[in-house]
Amino acid sequence: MSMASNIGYIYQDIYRDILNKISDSTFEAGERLPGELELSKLYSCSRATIRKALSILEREGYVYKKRGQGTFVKVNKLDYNLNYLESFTEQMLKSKRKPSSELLMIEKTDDVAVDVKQTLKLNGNDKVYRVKRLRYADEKIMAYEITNIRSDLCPDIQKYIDDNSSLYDVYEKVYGLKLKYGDVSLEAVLADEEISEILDIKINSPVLLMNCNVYLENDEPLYHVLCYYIGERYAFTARQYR
Amino acid sequence: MSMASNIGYIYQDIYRDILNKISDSTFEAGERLPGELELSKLYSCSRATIRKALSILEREGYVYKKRGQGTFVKVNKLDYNLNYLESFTEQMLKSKRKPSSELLMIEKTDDVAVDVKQTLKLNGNDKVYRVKRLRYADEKIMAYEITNIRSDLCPDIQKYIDDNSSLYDVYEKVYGLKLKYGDVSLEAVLADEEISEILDIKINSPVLLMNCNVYLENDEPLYHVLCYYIGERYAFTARQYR
DNA sequence: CAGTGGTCTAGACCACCCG
DNA sequence: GGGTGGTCTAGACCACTGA
Repeated sequence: MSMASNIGYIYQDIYRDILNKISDSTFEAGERLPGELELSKLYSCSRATIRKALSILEREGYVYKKRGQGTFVKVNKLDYNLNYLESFTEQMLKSKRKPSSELLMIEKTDDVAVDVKQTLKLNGNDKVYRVKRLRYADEKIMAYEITNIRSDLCPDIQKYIDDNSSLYDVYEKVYGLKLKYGDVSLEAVLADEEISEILDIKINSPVLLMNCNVYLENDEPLYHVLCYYIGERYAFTARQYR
Repeated sequence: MSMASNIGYIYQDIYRDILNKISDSTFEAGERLPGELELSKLYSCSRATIRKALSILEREGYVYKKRGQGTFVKVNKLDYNLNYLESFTEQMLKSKRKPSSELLMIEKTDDVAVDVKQTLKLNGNDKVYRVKRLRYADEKIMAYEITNIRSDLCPDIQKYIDDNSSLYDVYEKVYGLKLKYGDVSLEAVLADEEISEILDIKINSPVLLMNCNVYLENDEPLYHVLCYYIGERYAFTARQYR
């Protein structure tokens, strides 16, 4: 195994390595992976570490396990865009659509709604970077997105954002922030005049309004995002376990 | 610890025991739980088993962990109605609202849409039970639901359903079926004439359309459900981990 | 029957937090 | 420095599967 990163954890490296081998068809769809004991010999680690790596792959839907039989590569990996915190870019790439963005506005402001101030734990005149973007898939408008980012955690973020930037890449690679989870809510609303104009749809069209707060590893809030998805073009999907 | 069930696993028993102690405020909201080492002594098991139990509680949103500090009982357990496969009834009870249903229709039919036939793996003239219901919370209409249930798995289901039945209870307690997971999709649509009439809302109101297929432990499909939620009254929520 | 994944143990070292 | 949770090891026994 070629392991580029030594900073991480063993199970992370193994997870990535197996994922790569699934992606490049070293492990083909439907194929049985080597048993856990064999993998632990291959990677020179304990079986518990292998199981941790496999459990992530299972949670994310890349493999499934059958007791007494083995671990298998899933044939049709469905993308559940609600099960994991993923960027729009990552979602589109997974579903083999071409993502792009149009940057409409960046501003640094302390004019923030009260509830957003609370969830972002802003004091007094603390400012946010507000980023407004249109999100496209295969050149078709999918959504209009308004993000409020805590300015203290991402100073001068405007320098790193252009039309097709992935904000996730900026958080993780520029600022070294570790995103942990997001709390999402979804509801159906009608497009008002402003939204319908921006999304280039008829007024009173159905729109999926997503509201999401994203937190770091230390449970500190990083940003809040509102996103209006065109009802006919976008659906959220999830697998719920009992 | 009083352990009623010996059949299960140690971590399951510990999970349940801690959950009970959270419910009856033996562990109060915001309080720190005993450390993992201490818990492993308390329950006479290894620390790994304690961690397994705690990880379930964490996933389900009952506790959170802080490295270097401890494991704490969550003050406001949010209910993420998309993270786990729960019945409408269970969701409402968790959020302290009174659920009720109005049974509109039950029929046994082989008139099933092609895609539903496929997901339910119906052959030729295999029939489904189709159940149409209105779902209420605190006496207010929340949703209109159309369920197609495989008739071979639930013979004579009409005998066990009335206005306020929980279908989940029927599946699990009457037929002994073990539900494993559901695949959900959500989109925003407009209420057409039929839907607006049934839900008693204006035509072209925003509606959240949920489409869900539920599977058993052996990955066999059990039922398909379409549900129209009134946009202003219902929001779906989830916690997504990265 | 041999091989698989599921559970469990009794250790160990680490990064992190607080007093 | 002492306690916390996060990672990891090298074993063990079990339940389940298929040949």
